[in-house]
Amino acid sequence: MLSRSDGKTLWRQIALQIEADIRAQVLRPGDKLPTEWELTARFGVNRHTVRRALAALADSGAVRAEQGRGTFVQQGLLEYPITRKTRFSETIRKRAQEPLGEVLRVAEERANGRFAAPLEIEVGTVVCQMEVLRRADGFPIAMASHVFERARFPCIVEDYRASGSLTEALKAAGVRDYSRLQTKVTARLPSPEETRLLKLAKTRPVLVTESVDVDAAGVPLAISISRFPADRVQLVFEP
Amino acid sequence: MLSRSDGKTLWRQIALQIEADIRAQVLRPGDKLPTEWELTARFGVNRHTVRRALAALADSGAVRAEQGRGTFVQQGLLEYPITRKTRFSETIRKRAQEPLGEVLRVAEERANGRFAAPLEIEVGTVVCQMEVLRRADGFPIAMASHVFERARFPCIVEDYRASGSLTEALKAAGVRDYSRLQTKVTARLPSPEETRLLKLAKTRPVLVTESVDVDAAGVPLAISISRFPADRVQLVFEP
DNA sequence: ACGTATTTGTTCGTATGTATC
DNA sequence: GGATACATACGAACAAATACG
Repeated sequence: MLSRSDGKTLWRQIALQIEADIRAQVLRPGDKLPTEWELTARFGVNRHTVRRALAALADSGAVRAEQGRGTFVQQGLLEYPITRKTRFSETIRKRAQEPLGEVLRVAEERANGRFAAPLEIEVGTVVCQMEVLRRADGFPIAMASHVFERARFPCIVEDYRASGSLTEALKAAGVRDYSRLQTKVTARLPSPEETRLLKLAKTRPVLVTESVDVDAAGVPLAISISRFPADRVQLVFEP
Repeated sequence: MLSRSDGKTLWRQIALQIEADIRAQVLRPGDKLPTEWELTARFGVNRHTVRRALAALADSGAVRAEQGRGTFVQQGLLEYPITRKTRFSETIRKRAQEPLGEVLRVAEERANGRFAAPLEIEVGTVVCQMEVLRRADGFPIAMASHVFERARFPCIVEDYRASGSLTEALKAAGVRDYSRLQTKVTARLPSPEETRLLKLAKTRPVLVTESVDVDAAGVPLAISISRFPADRVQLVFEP
């Protein structure tokens, strides 16, 4: 398998071989690589040599080592562009994947200051909070909460359930166009529900974005709070 | 302290009192509140009643409860705006704080594809990687790695050490103006060094931004990789 | 690596006052 | 007044996360 006399170092040959396995989908994103000891046996080299190869792969971003767990093939990062006109469905379709939004639950509550201010409504106005799970080809990409004034969008939940798309649901409510005003980004550890639905280890953070959608006239329509698994998604802002 | 007959519910009175303590700076951002049991003793009510008050405060964002640790007065989030012209020093000065960048270490290495491509240089070109800790009024706000071609900016490290500002150091190298092309955002758990220097619990994630700075003609100058403590900093993108 | 103590989170059950029909 | 629903308040126990030796 390895040649000790072709000018290439052993660790480089090992790294190339593992890289080839990844490209050939023998090892798939998220898979655990064999343990360092197993690789040592398989290639007939010292553990240091294996570690040198793994370090090179980790450096190039192909794998990620986690102390005590193992080494894993790095997920191809979904680069999620965020612009004034970000639409989840379009973003996913551009990657030749099939987007789908599933409504997890709907809650009605009275708006506190946190929601009332950006929506420019009175504190105490009844708002509707719709929790959705967004998938691409069935794979969970994000959870999102959409908060809007109930009186203004009474049917949006049914429309969303029917189409699986916020853009479509807003269109049904008469909103021809909307855009994203501002996006705040932070990160935290996932809730138990998020670990379950996003298929995330509980030590892996989620990226949290909070944004306000406004119509063409600048009137606030909805607040969206999205949570992305930070391992698999990279947000890309282009001003 | 509490009145059981003035029309206001007990839990609301408790919440108001704690809120007053926070406003009066008796309890300061980051401080741990008394435990629920201490509060039950102090107010002479059931634990449920205390929890109801704390839940209201947590809902309004005044405090944050952490299972097993306690309940803490929420830090005022530093809203860090990211635009084409983001300058750390200016951002901090606008908040009437004093910015300072401290060079932690400098490494020279040959660029691999990850750096060479965005900098538009050949793989193998010697680049300089400068690691800095950025503070506002002495308090750590971010760690950053700045990567640039050594041959193009041979003196930037000394200039940065002298001024504590990247803008100033670039100006000394003849760059009058520069802007941020694109920003990629992700999150992960902090390295041991990051937990130490950013004064972060090891379970609290860091926000990682990666951006390319270009000069007025669009020529890449440097790559910046910044790490912000996610529970103290919120990135704000306005397109 | 493991047990213990501390602290918040959750879920039972019970009682009381208030508003509504 | 009586029946009902709802929010408030109290009691007890257990679960889960964390800190610490």
